[in-house]
Amino acid sequence: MNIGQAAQLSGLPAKTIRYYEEAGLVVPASRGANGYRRYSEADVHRLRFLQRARSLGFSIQECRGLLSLYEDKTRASADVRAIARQHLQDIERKIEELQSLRGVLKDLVAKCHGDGRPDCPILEDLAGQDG
Amino acid sequence: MNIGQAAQLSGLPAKTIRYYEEAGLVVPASRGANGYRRYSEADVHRLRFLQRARSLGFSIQECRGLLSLYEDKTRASADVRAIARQHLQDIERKIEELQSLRGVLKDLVAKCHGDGRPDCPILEDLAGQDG
DNA sequence: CTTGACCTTCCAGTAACTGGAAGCCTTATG
DNA sequence: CATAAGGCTTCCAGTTACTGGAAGGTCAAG
Repeated sequence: MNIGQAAQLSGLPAKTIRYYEEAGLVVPASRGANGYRRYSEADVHRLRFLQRARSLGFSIQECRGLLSLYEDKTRASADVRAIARQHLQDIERKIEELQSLRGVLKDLVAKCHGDGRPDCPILEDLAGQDG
Repeated sequence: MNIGQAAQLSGLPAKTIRYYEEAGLVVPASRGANGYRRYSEADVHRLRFLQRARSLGFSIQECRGLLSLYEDKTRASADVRAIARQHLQDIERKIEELQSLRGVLKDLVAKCHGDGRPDCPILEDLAGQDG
């Protein structure tokens, strides 16, 4: 099938599929006489795999690792789990950072009277504190 | 003072200060005969303001807005508050997304036995589900 | 006079796409 | 047969907010 149909079936834009090819993730085995990429069912599976993994926030690097484990029928599930756990840790760290930011911002927004007067605790804080 | 001292006082790397200048955020009023940038105390205040605002996750665009409000002595605190509240909303949305991701990943990691065997619920999920 | 720290500019790279231009291929329609 | 629409190709540029590095000018100390 052509790239358009692969895009529909995988849920990825054609542009992104070409980008993944450039990144070496999913390279169609052949091209038609007209130069069009030809995708197999297996390619579409890989694309869907990528779509799902990306939507879970795995980076392209991580996807590369997961995809090669996915293709490797002698893999150890521990390897996959290690990648997922590392990713989970990253996410948890990010959540904590954002929660701390939210706390500071909430305080500032609450303190600011937010009317037409020029004095503003938010700007005062930005001007005066260390980050 | 030169860029090095401005960097120390503001807590920003010199590279970043030059970048902010290119972005039009803090442009030193003059240069020395040798071409060196000359920073005033007020410039350093602005740089510290930026350092703090960036550390709170405001984008460069948002910083541009906050900085001009900071310089504008007739500003309305409501304007500042609007930017901060929008930013707060963005952060809260991000936190929710990440929490949902965390939930899915935690499930997957828990389901995976994580040993030498090749069967792995994480890969099965990535292969089989829609995002 | 040379060494080292500091400054300058410019170029390239990061992550993961996205948009657009220029141009070929295919198919349907008048 | 011309043409218009839609899909495909490649390549280039832009996004965010820097960061690293090269090549070279400047300044203070020994």
